[in-house]
Amino acid sequence: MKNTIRRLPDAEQEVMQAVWACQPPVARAEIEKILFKNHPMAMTTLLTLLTRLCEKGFITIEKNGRRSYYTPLVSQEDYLAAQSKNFIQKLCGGNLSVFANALCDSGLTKDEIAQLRTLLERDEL
Amino acid sequence: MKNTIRRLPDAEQEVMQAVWACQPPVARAEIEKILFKNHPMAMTTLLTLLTRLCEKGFITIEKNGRRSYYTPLVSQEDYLAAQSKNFIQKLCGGNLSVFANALCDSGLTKDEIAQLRTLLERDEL
DNA sequence: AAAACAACTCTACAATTGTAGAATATAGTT
DNA sequence: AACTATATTCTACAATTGTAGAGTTGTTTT
Repeated sequence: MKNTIRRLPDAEQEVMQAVWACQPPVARAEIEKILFKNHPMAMTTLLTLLTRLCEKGFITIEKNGRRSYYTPLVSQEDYLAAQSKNFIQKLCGGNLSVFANALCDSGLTKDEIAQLRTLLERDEL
Repeated sequence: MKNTIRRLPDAEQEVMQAVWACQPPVARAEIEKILFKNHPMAMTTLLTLLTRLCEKGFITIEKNGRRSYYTPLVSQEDYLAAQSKNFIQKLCGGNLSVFANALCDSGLTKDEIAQLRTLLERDEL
């Protein structure tokens, strides 16, 4: 778990999430299929973003003939952990009370908050 | 609590946090003093960022002679709530279990996790 | 093998972001 | 009033981001 994981720009992040949602190594078509739901884009746009993700060290690209296959180098878990840390530290100034308030105002229902507490408890062990 | 609060770019966000940390309306010098600790920048850079924050509707600028005074239009609470929501929805796909795991891997100690749980409990009421 | 197709890389370009010097305006000082 | 110090606005510019057409290369079809 590298702790120098930079925050990706929105478009790249969305592509990265589609990559994470697939069995690696994954072909472009698969990724495209997932993205089509939320964030349709030209095929070449997707390919550009995949290239940038590769340059940033988030994925590898293996070529087989004219086909390319994409594999994550940074796991979703590590990325989310790094972003969570950044959120708490940078945005909330490391103050858990501020963070807790933000969560409670974020539109989660009481049930969801309770559920979150339980999940945190389980992970505590 | 407007729910169309866009995510600010890093530099602007840092300035915004300094503004929130002051009693409004606040003068540039105050903001500068706070920023100096974490993120020193040329005075004109700060003024540029304040102008951009105004254009984006995050603050107002009132002039008095040659002096300007800055007042937040978006509260820190609302901003944090919006960002939290975005984090859970966009990054974690709305899955609280994913979110909880991210928090547990984010470098918080067991004690801090426990503390967070307590804070969430209190806010539940 | 020529044509048609499919997948990827190159090139491009506008908008945004990070940064700050030059120019302008205002207030204080002599 | 002229001079100086100071605060803000204008202008500028490189890097990044979002987006996609043009070109290239490998594959399949006729």
